[in-house]
Amino acid sequence: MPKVVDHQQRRDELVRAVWEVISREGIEGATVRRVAQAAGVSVGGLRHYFDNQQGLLIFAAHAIGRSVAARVAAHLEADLPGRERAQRLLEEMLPLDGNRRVEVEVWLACLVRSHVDESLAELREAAWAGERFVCRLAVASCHGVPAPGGVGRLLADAGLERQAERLHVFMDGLTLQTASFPGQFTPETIRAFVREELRLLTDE
Amino acid sequence: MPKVVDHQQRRDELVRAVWEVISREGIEGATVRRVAQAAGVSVGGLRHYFDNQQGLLIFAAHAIGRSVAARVAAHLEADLPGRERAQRLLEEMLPLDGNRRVEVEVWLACLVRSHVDESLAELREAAWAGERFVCRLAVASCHGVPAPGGVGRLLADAGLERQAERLHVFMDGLTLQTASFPGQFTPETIRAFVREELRLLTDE
DNA sequence: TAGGAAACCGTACAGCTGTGCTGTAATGGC
DNA sequence: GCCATTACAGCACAGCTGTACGGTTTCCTA
Repeated sequence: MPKVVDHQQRRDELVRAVWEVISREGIEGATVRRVAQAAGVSVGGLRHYFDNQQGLLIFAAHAIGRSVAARVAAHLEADLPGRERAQRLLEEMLPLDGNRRVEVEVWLACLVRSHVDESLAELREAAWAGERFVCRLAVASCHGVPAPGGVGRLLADAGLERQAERLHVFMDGLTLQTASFPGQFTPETIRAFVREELRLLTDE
Repeated sequence: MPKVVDHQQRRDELVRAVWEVISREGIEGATVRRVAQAAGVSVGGLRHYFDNQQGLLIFAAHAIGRSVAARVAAHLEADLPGRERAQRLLEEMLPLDGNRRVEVEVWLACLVRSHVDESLAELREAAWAGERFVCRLAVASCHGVPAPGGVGRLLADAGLERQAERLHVFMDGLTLQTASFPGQFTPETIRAFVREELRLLTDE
């Protein structure tokens, strides 16, 4: 029988290469040749796992959501005081270390491209729903109310749902600014921004 | 002597074409051929006004800042109550009509590209300072304190300066969300977001 | 150990890219 | 009228792009 490789794992490795290239060269620099080189394979080898460039990029973009979701889920299982849990949840979406910085960079590139590339529309919607969900989790956690039943479910209290809306806008702004001006934000100042916002939220 | 054309005006027309193409096809779709076609000239004609593509894109991106600045200046001359003036100032940076939608789209594309294209770094810094300045103007206007002396000058009151910082983050988030999900935001809901934020600001 | 299937490579090709360059049309002062 | 000078058109060219495809290596199983 043939040489056996773990397809799932191989695709994840290739996705890593896509992220690396996009974060370094931008999404228009994510050519099949460059991705292949970053992954240490040939273009032919790359196409064994992805039929075309579009499929590769979409898969790589979706992988970001999965990556964030996994970390968020881990925080939900941990036993933490409400405010602290909210802080941790939100921090997973911000460029606080190398990994998250790459994720944010790739995500922004994909989001902006989705404005003119309809094949990324579904991804954009899914990511928006995911972000909103995390914001609802954070608000619920802060106020000690039950977490929403799942992605797409609103908070029972309309006022808190509005807080989640506002928090979502704030988080997107913080993401954009911290990604665009890394020199002006240390991880600690970013955390302080989130902390302050959560404080205002609960005082309100 | 030769045929005489208004160089300044001609360049502005070409910039319009760049904006149109970028908002429709993304920044990687802004090729010299497509821009030339959108402007109704040949590639050779285009190069008569811009030595290369990079110069064209940078000039077009800078033009957005000038466009917003002009509208902001007009509001500063008008005699309006503080809160209302702040609202108008901030609205000039949001995609509330076709013109501003195009500006926002182009600006986001350039900002994200600037993360990997150092030739846009200066533009990014300038735009950030401009946005921050408008936010400071809005905060000052809301609280009836003197406007800052110019771009780069902080508000005298440290608490208000922090409010401007927060407002800036919020505005960037609102810009990103409204540009990415135009279907979910009518101009009126966008205005309501700004109004609510200004209300929270003054109550604080 | 032989076979075969999957993994992977490298080239080929058409199409698009930015830019250089040459040719042409138009205009306003003499 | 003339013609210098600018505005503009369009082709040339090298380089990069995504994708198709035939060949080669590698490994497991029978």
